Amino acid sequence: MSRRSGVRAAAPVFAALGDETRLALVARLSSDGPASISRLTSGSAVTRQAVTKHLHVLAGAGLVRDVRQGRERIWALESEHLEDARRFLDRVSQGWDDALARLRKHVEE
Amino acid sequence: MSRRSGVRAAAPVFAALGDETRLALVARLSSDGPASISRLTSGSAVTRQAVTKHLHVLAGAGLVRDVRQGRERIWALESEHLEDARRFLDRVSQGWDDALARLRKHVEE
DNA sequence: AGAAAATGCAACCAATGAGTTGCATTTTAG
DNA sequence: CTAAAATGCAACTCATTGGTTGCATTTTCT
Repeated sequence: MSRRSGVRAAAPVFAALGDETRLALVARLSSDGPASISRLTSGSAVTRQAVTKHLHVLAGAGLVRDVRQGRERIWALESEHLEDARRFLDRVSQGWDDALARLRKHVEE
Repeated sequence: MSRRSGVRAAAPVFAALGDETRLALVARLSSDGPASISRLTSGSAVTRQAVTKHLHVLAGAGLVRDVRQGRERIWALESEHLEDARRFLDRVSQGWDDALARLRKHVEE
């Protein structure tokens, strides 16, 4: 397994987070906890259907989960894949620091 | 300033990272250090022009920087905005943990 | 000077994405 | 039972995006 493993896997997660509306939904779910579609729609600038679509995109990336509850559907954050994204960013930051260190050492010689 | 500040700002960064090709470019720049366009193209499945476009997208999100050097243009990672993304993920993870704790406490009562 | 290397610029294309509106279906509250 | 609430489904529009090809420009090397 190459050191670049996981790069491909992280892309969909970032793509899902790369939209203001979705990012706002994630932020809201994380701070306020699970909520229904209509609840999430009130407070979002867009339509209920737009919110629904965004939630499905987030679900596709494994970032949220939904449970049917009576006539409403409750959506909640799923933190697993968020960790994947964090790990990627950590690796990149670390790799970059190392690269700078190598560069510095190379210049000093 | 609201606790949700920065949400809007982080979206473009995530969007820039939300593509396999770009993610691979970022990973490569972080592990191997600065490189020219043609160097980055060799190893990427796509065309030089595609790579160029992706680099400009990354630059638009403040993730890379470019310097002209003779007849080639050298691209390098810019770590500042990566930190913004990390902070967002940290905040969301933390918020979610808190939400779960509140939920647990609420159930126990 | 002249060829090869590394980029830049522009037009074009197919696919995807974000958002909407309209109508049907399922639950719940009186 | 019936109206209102919450959601599901589908079609449609418009803009963006990832990618390509073709040709012009700038630098380097011999």
